[in-house]
Amino acid sequence: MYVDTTGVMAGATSTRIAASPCLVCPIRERAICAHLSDDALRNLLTRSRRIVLQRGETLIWEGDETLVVGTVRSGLLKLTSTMGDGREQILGLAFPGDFVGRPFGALAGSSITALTETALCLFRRHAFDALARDHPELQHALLLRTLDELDRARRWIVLLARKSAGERVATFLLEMADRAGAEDGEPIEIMLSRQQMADFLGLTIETVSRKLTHLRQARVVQLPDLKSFVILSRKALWNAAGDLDRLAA
Amino acid sequence: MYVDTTGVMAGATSTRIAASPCLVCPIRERAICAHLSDDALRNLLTRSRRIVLQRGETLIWEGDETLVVGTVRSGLLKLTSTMGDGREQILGLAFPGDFVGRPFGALAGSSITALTETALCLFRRHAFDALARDHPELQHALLLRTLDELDRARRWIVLLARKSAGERVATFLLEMADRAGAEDGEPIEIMLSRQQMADFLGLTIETVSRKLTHLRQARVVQLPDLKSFVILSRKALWNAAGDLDRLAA
DNA sequence: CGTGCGGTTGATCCGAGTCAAGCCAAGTGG
DNA sequence: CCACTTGGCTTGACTCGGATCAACCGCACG
Repeated sequence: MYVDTTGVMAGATSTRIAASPCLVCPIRERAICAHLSDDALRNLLTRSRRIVLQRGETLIWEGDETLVVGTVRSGLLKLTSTMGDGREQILGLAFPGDFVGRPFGALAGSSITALTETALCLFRRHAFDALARDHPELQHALLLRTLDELDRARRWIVLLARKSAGERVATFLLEMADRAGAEDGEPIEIMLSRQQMADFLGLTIETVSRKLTHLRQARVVQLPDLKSFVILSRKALWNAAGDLDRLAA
Repeated sequence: MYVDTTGVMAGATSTRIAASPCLVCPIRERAICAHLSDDALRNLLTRSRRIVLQRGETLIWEGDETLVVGTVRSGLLKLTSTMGDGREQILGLAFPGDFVGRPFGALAGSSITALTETALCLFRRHAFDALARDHPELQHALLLRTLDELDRARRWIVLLARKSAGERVATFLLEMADRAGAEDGEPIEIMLSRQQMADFLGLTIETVSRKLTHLRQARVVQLPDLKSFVILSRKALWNAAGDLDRLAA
């Protein structure tokens, strides 16, 4: 992990210079900063530092006190919980624009680890907490995100409690396609290894492999290489995901 | 469902009278109202109405627009999602003091139904949304609750993805014991039927029944009747729940 | 040219689901 | 008061889906 200090410390000297890294920020519009007042944004920026995690590096460990929170600028993180016997469950993924870390004091409920090289904009948690209390619009933005995350986690509960292995894999592919916003026929990158997919879906690596093979044999998807796929029939994939009823909606 | 209007409409006439139902509120200290300023509390109260749901009555349907949000005064609610084939998954329970409903516009991700006779303090969602925007402390309280709910949902993800049937049942009993705050040896009420436990744990009714029998035969718990249990060995129950490592913590 | 790693495929096993029967307590009606 | 029904729960026999164990493939890299 290295710290990218370009322009950050300059924040104290000039408002215009301070705001400049945000102006070129790749996720400026999607991040939690998007709806902040200029004042709040400057305030946040002067307390931020940008870092880059290498693949496999862990930002926060499950059970530790949360020292930092932040926004993902690029790359991909996983949120995981590990059971006593060592098996890990991926609780969620953090894409560019997502907020990570647990503000307001509770111990971290999950470890946060880079799956690819990942750039973040970090804030010390105490500073962020204080800033959130002073800036209702920041708190509001955080609340909206947290409510969405809760909805997403609950949808995952249904998947894990009630869906078969084949349905889980199909659902995963659809989610990746949604996130990527790709059309049918164009390749979509799977940023996870088979093991990580298994950890995400509550399955084993062998079952994931088999179910992918089945979808390929059924001509629902193509698998040009290990890290990408192409949807041949979105309808068939919805069907395989067990959500055909929701297709209407 | 009937509306209890005692003292509610009086709120418009006198501050002192308006606040009175809150003063005798059984969950005054635990509810979201607890940390509000007098001003915000009065404001909230004048926009509230108290209702009682009978067992089985549904407050909000999955997929509908959320018209009301509120606080549980007494009783027990379930949050559920139903799959295309009709099987339902319980996503969570709402105890007295808990906040229910999805503020800020998204469609309801789950149905909310009374498991026992349940009293609530309700607010029209739009009024609540507006009030939350004007009262940062209300929004802050809501954010803390939502963050806790998210942590809880993610722990449930681990349970559903990785725990065996026996571990799930043991974990459930421990959670009920925690919620009830009961000592070992004193009976704890199970407010759910076997079917509801199964819906909560992602199992079938038969499996729940068998695993409870095993715990009884192993002298870990007593089951004096269908709706209550007694913990004989908390340590053994932690062990059965697969969380023995966390006992140290 | 081996060696290691991630992935696939096959054979077998096991835990939880399914199907079916029976138990028990609480109605209900003759 | 007793026979009958009903609904929730338990128990047993069997099935099946996904885990486990093991062999193998293909590619990157020393």
